[in-house]
Amino acid sequence: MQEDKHEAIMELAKRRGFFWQSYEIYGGVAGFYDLGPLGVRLKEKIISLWREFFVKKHAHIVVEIETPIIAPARVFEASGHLEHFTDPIVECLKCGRKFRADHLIEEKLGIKAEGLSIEEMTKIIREHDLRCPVCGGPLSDVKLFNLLFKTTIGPYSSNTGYLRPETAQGMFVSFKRVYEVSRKKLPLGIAQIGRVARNEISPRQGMLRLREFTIAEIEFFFDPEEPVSDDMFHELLDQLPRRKIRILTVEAKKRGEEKPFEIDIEEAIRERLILTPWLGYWMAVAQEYMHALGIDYDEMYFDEKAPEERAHYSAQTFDQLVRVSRYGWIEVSGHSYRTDYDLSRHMKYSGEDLRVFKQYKEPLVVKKKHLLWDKAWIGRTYRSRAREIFEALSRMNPEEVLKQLEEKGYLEIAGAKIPKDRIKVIEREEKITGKRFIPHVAEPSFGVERILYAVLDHAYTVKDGRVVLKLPRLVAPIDVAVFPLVKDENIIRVARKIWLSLMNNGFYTIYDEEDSIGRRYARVDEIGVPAAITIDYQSLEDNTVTLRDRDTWEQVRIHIDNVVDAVRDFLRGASLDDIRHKYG
RNA sequence: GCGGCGGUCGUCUAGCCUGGACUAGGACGCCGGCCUUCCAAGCCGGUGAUCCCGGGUUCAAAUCCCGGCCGCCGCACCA
Repeated sequence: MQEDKHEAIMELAKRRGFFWQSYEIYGGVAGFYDLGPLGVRLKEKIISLWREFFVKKHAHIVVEIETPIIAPARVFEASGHLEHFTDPIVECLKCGRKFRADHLIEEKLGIKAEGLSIEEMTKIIREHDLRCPVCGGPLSDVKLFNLLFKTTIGPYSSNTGYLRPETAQGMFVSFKRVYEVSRKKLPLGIAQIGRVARNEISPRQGMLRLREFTIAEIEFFFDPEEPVSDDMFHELLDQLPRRKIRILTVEAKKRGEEKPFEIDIEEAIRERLILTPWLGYWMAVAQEYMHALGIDYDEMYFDEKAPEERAHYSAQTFDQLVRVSRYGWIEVSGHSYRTDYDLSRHMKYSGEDLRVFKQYKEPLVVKKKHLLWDKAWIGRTYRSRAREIFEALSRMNPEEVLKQLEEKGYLEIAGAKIPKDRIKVIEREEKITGKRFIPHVAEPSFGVERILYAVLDHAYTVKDGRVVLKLPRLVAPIDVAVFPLVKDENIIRVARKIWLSLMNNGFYTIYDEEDSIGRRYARVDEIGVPAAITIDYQSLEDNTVTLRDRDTWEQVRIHIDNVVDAVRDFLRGASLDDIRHKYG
């Protein structure tokens, strides 16, 4: 066996067809991977388990949608991605360091450079002979680094489109409609699983940093003043098998801590280590999800990102890290508190009101001060300027008006003087039936390919010199293998019948009669097939077959008529003992 | 983008320094056959590499030189 597990996994992935680099015959292109037959199956199962954990089990508060990969430029102007994704960069030709060109110019020369073209900035650098602030070397021309893939929509090149770098904007842009069809309830999670593209400068590390990949994420919208009712929250928390998570906070890191500590979700929220309950809740779900994929609890934790490490929209971010053999701790999901940033931006850029209305149980009756002014007098006195004055008055705070009138005896406004007796402040009762607000958002976001890699890394084991992929039964790409013990006509006949019936009952099934039985077991162990049904000579006598467990290599004998049910139970987690008792 | 190392059958690799008997060797895999009553058994036969791409040097290039692509590691970057 190879010493390096990563090498071994990459080799296995290529040889057996999980994944390989794209465009191989043209020399390959960095950051792109093909999924092979087994990879597609594995990924599909990883996704369907995600859907199980995040959507199905939360069907009362989460819905799933699908939106396009290509979006008009406006969307990413609003989201801030165009601004934050396009950096003018200069490189030192001597030491190779890179700098934000606009920042460097502002800092060193005191010239406002924001918004200047790259040519203008290059010109400024040349004219002032700006040099590398670190080593004093000469600087390159200013280049634009934009991680958004650009394209055009339709035949006109002016109609710019971008490939989304996250699925999130789809949920924000369509929030109003989804909220509407979900009968205007909060909290509301909108989930989406889809492909995204990021034009990384130098993708590395195989499947871990791709230019095109799949994200599974939820934008979870809630009322910031009343994120969740206690009842609902406890109902959800009580369903978690484990309420503790391992986290490493920025605060702890500042103290020099390097190891995460364990804390109850509720406590973390109460202590304000996690800024909003929903962020914490979804982190706990993420923990369960990764655990179901075969990652031990102590092989993962949540790492809080420092403000400068966070994305532009985030008020708090935790990365879910999982340990893998080669790279150490890698990020498989990010959990960000996006506040009302995205919806506010889309309100501003689209002009749509994306606020939600929440009706109070009882309308609030508040006494409110109102300003009344003598329109006739003001009109007569100020004539054509009256309209302007009215508008200014309507913007005034009654309390302040009272104060001014008190102090000066008149109100000075819009260049006019209005005497005390022309203005009245009255108190009126108002019924407030509810409030309008911009929901806040907690976002759990998963990189599916990274999960896929982490799952393989954790499943990969070597037993007696043979590779056994101990994938959780639920995510194994192939469910069950059917083998005739030897190439005996009668045995083969029975085996093929069982194979067909398993296939017709929804299992991904392999049938193999080539080579020795040991070799066939080895072949399916290597790709993680959890169960193998073997038909032998005894089968011909008493209609029983054996079910073999990939992980223990133990077998139990069951009746042929029970094969489908037994395999189903086994895949759902039944032990061989369970199977023996039920079907043996 | 910079620096270091690397790229040979499906996979892993030998050969490269020191150019030529390399018709590029091996192992595993894969395909066909024989054998086989439960864990990569054995035997026989077969398949498979324009040596990453392009250019150059040379009588002659897998081998030397240049450029590109790709990979890994470090730096930089990283929603």
